[in-house]
Amino acid sequence: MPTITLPDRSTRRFDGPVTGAEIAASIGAGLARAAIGIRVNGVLCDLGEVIETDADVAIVTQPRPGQSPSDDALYLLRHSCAHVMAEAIQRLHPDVQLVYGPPVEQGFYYDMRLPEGQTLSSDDFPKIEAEMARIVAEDRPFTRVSLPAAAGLDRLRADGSRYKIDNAERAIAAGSTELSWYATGTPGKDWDDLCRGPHLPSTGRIGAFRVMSLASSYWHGDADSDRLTRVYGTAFFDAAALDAHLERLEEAKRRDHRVIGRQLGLFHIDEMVGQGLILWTPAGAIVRQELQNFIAAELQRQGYSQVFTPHIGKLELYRTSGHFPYYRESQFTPIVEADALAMLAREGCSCGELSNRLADGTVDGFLLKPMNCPHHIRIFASRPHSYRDLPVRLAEFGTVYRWEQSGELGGMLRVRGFTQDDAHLFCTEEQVPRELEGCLELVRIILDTLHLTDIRVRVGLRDPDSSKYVGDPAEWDKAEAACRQAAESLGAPFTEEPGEAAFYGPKIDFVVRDAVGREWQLGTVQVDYNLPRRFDLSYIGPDNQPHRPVMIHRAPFGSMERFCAVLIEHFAGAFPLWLAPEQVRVLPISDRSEAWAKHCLAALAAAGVRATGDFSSDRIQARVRDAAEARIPCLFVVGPRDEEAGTVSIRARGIQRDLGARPLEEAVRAIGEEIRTRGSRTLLATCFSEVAVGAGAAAPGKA
RNA sequence: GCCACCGUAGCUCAGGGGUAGAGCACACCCUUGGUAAGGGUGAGGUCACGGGUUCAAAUCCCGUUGGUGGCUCCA
Repeated sequence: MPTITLPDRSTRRFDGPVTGAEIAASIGAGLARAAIGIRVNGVLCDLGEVIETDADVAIVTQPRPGQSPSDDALYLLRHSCAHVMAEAIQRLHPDVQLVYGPPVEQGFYYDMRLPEGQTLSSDDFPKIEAEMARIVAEDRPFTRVSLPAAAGLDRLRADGSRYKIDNAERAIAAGSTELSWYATGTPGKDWDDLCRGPHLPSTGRIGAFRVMSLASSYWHGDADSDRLTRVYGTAFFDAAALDAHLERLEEAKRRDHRVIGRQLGLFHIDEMVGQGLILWTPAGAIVRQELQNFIAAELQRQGYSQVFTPHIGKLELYRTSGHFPYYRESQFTPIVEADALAMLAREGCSCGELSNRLADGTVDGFLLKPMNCPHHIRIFASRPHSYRDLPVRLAEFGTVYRWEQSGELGGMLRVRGFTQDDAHLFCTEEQVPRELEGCLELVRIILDTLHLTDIRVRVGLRDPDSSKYVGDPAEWDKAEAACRQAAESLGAPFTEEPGEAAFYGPKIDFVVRDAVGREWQLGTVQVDYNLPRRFDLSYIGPDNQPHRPVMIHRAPFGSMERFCAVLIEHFAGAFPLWLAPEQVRVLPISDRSEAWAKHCLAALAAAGVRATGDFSSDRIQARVRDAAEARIPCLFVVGPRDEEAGTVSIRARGIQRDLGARPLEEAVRAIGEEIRTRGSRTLLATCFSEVAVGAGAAAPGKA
């Protein structure tokens, strides 16, 4: 006699064992039609799951057209579609051995082992999709069959799939007492697959799908194990949702910072210079410099001190900090002095031995700095400090070098040399909360100014069951409370993630979602008890005794490279006026207006505006188009009429028409105002208040 | 790092065992045009680099280098 409690806390009693489908039907016919699965006491199950005892049950439904699906609904859909794809591939290639096929964020994949000599290619996708369409059209039920573990293993051994046997053995080792199969249709007659489930009620619920790409992978992710073929696909409840997804992917491609970076000449990565090493070209350098100027002004306001430190330091420094040899794999190889190297060579020292001697300190050398903190710490330690000096805030756009695996590198998002907008705050225990708030204030200003509104904050706390953390638990409690409070002060959604703290202290990370929905970790604020101890830092307190300062590491942008990559994609290359490499372009209608155009350019230059003139012999239509493709925020089109009246005809990016003429001085003043206020008082608002604004920043490829 | 795919003009790409093609960009000429491509002419490539096979290699093979995607979320 199970009593079922629904999410609204209402209850229903049933006379005997009841399935999810029956519960849904008891509530309403519409719900029964929409139901595709259930959650029983928090566990996602098939709609046909039989419930025999009292339970909390939530019905998982497929979304109405236009409604966005729940995570559970997508999970069921995509997991089921992975089966359909596997069945389709096995129909076409019967010798394929299946390995593992889970849903993932954007769809699903299936790993499989192809017989020696056989390959899949994207040419096979239409055939696979045609088979899948047939299976979906047949609307066959997903039918679960369970066997006790031993019997299940016997069956698998008879089938002879070593991968599935391994999967089952792992499941049993993890505590499973039975093994389950899902048949698409009738067990024993139709195709089936060892699978934990759950699944949709039937294949017909899969509204729209697409085989996306091929990749290779390893069994268990182990490079020494079998190489597998991974087929990626995606699925949605209806064709419109699939189309929207594909359109988003297209949009992402158009916004890719590597594509726009080349088009607009923002940066270059050169084979001869090296992988993952960014060359900032003149236009990109302007964007970066403007960002740095922006943040430097805020740092000055907040009482930071600017410092400069070199790109290398002695290994001993990093032994003290703990970066070497602990993080050796993610660093460039140390630099050994020529004399020392020559001596070691004479002694016949092997590379392995050299490596050991560098690690144990019997040979010294230099390291390209993987972090800025040791240098800043030595600045702090270079003179005694009173509690009255604190907090000491040392800031530097510091370039660091890290050895990323070649396969991980990508554009400016993952690189081997990057510049952090770094700072280290040395303060007393009591000052930590106030300093954290200051850091978060900075982050808020940056994100607001750049309209990066969709931000998520992660507060990394210690795992209470672990002993890997340094520092006094009472200090941790205070620091964690301060982080939580600071995160709250930001007014953005935040999650607390136990176990995600660094071993030396809790941290606050900022994750932004770009225009196409991808998440990127940018800035970070971290409390550190470890390094002050390792470097034996101290200040003299009011009691005339030495005390240990607490350090805060913070980099609101994270790295200039990654941040600019995200910004390029966020704005689709259409930077706001204050950041744009070229802010205004002056276009004379014909060479008869060249003199007036040059006069306008001089006025813009005098006001500190980055402006150029296009004096080419193309027609004005062509030059307007060129300027639009170059994402120039503002165009002055000037002809004889303007010259006579002392005006410029203004066209702003994102608004595809002539806005009208304004006196040159007024236009230049308004542009200067927009630049100075970093967009809070725009040219449009000042000169063309009747024009609907807001179209400027986010319109990719149009102006 | 490992695996798959890829590298042809500045860019986007076609072609493919008998030494090279388009569009855009570039240069020059004509056009003097009021808001997203006016017309013509021309220049531009050791087909990523190195080696091999071959009468002959950009094309086939091997190596290197660089790029792109991927490298478990218990069946």
